[in-house]
Amino acid sequence: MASLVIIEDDLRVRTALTKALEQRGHVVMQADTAMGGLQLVLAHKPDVIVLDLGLPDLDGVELLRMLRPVSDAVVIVATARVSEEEIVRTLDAGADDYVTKPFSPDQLDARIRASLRRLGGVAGERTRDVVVGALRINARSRDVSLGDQKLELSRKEFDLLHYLARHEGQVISKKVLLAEVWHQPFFTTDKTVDVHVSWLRRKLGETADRPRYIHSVRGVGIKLLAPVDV
Amino acid sequence: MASLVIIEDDLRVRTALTKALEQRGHVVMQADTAMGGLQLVLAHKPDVIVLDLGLPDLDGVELLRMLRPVSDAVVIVATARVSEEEIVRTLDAGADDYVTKPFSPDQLDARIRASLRRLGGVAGERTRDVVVGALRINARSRDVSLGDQKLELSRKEFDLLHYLARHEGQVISKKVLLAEVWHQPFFTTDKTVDVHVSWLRRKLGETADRPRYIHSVRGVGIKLLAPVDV
DNA sequence: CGGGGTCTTAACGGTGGCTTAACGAGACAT
DNA sequence: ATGTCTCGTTAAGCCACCGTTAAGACCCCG
Repeated sequence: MASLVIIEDDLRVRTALTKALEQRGHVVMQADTAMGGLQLVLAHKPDVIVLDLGLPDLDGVELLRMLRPVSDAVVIVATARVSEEEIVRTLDAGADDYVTKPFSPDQLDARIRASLRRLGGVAGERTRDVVVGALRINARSRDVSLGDQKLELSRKEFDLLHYLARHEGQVISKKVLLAEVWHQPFFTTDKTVDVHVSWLRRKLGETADRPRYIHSVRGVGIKLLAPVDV
Repeated sequence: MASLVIIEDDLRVRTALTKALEQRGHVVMQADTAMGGLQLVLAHKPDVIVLDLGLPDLDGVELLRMLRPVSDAVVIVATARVSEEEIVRTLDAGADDYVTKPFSPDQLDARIRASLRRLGGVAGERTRDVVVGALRINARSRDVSLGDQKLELSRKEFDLLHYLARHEGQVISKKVLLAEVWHQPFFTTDKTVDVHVSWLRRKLGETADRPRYIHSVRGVGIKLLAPVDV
């Protein structure tokens, strides 16, 4: 059982989904526009958002970007668009799952339950603030400060740092990073991680041969640590 | 009773398996993609993973390689592929068991229970911290300290020491070490082990003729012990 | 439709780690 | 005593991995 918001402009699809999901024990709220959906989400803080792309007033990806900072909900994108590129862009924008129409209510329900279970043990993980040494990461506003200095990080840089910080001290393999941060372990290479790490280190004011926060463990992965020195 | 993750893209197979295994008292989580499966595993650290090959987003063997360093779960591969070569490749990549479809839920359950028995209730082998004498090994951060001194170990050195430490007091043959630490019992030679042991001893501050932690047992293998002297 | 920002990929240099080879020393059997 | 086998250690070469810069593609904004 979960509370969810469906944002979908096609009336027939919307009511059919609503009915099917209610039958399965969920509490369902509906919106037929992006703005209406946003209001519902803000007002009710649902567990799950089922989002159609191709809304009349706003691109779904746009809405995703607006949603992400204000909601911790699992976002499942349901759409007819099937291009590989589109899927990547959408997942990259923060969607948790992607279903292509047509799909059965059963499948959607399964994905909803899977998503919830996924978050079950670690609720709020995505919006958790983390402090490591002088490094302070605010997940909702997505800003980072080192000591009293604000850092300007790009999206991937932030996500990467945030993930490492949430697993402080643990060595994380690049494969896992690609899966967890990039959501795409297959068509991207480990090199991508290296480059972002390099940029992060520069912004953190450290170098690879004198690491303070970001430590490479050769052949294994990366870990983030509070610096031992002052 | 065990907690398990099923990674299988065919909805019908997946739900059937889930239902059957839940009836037998297991806690089952489902994923239909490699990515989703990885997330589930990371979040919930299940005891067993049932893995279908031929997933849509990533080859099962690839996923296995990603899974192995982050999870101690028993991996049971369930697939329609039957080629001898495929089986070898899969087991070699870290799978614990291999079932070919079609199979009955009873058979799968039996294998799950067998695997768990094999594991002997020793949870978290691969990510377990170990202390032997003054030697402290942190598996997740891959740090090793001897007394109050940090040791800088390479990957193989760490893996070797960690394995020996997890089997403190047991004599381990080089063949077993090559299989368990090197994952390649055939194309590497025992000599390789000798060399790594030698390096380890140097870093541990001991020599072969005055061993403190690492003891060779001629013709049999290696064992690690807490030193008897001060 | 340009211009800034961001991400990915390619290229290159450097080096660290792994394996193999070689040599020596004991241990064990004959 | 002698040859064989195992083990310890060092040195050498090769390969994989890492760090970094630059270039190109893409997106996003006015």
